Amino acid sequence: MKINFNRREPVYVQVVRHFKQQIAMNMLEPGQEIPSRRELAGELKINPNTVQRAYKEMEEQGLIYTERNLPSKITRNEQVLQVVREELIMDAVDQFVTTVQSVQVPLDEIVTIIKEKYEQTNADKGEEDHD
Amino acid sequence: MKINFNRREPVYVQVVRHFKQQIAMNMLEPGQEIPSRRELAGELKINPNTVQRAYKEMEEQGLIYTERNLPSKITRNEQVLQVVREELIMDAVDQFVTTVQSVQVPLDEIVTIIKEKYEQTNADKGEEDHD
DNA sequence: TTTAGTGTATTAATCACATAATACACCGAT
DNA sequence: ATCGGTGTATTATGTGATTAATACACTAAA
Repeated sequence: MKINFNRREPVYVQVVRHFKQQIAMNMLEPGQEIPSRRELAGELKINPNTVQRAYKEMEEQGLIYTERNLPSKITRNEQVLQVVREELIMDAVDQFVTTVQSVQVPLDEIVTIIKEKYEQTNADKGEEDHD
Repeated sequence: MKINFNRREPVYVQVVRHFKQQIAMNMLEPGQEIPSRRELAGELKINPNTVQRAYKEMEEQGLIYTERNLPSKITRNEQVLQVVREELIMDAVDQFVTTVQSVQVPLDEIVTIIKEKYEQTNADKGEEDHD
């Protein structure tokens, strides 16, 4: 577990987003146990209370659940998991479309730019995988 | 002049972005005078220093220039203006592509979603313009 | 010269966030 | 029963960014 923190956003927000991305990538399965507050705080070199803040938000959103005093787990509610994925996408789309519309770029140009960027960065990722 | 502020980002950042968007939309012409610090602060109901902070950033980026103690004006450097437009687009693309790639959405789906959203919101804008 | 509106600079206050230090309840394992 | 690790809650403190308050310098115009 490793997160590249930026200093613009609150740390707990970035932690939440990281978990959402992990979920959307299917790197975290339903029911899977996640690190305890103290453990993750140790890994990320942040305060346990900051992790608690992040986990609390995730719990309020139904992303994780906690039984007794055991480490929390990823929700088994498939719909919630699906929504996480969809929201990530739709939020990105919303913001993106808002921006490009304000600049009045033709849709064709946009698609072209995205395709280039998409394939370019995908190629980069592919090279990293060479062994 | 009106800006819908969110409370997540610093106000001065949002002011800068607003001007960049205005520039990208060609709503502000090269050499055009912009409101004085105090005037804009009055309009937006924010502190003059906050506007100053925003203007200072814009001046450092070459977006505006100030002669003596007269209200600042939009730069006449066409290249700078072009860069503003391009950066707005590329930043949006970068963030967007990063997100959708992390969620591993096929490119085709992305394009479809964007087209829908783009046309949908364009339709909305058109309806607002009816008089 | 005076005035009113500029930009600019300095300092103070505010605020959100992160951290820190504790404390408590709970429960499985020993 | 004890111990160690959980989650949870409370309070205090520190800190950096942001915003606010104020003062200053300048200049066009009256």
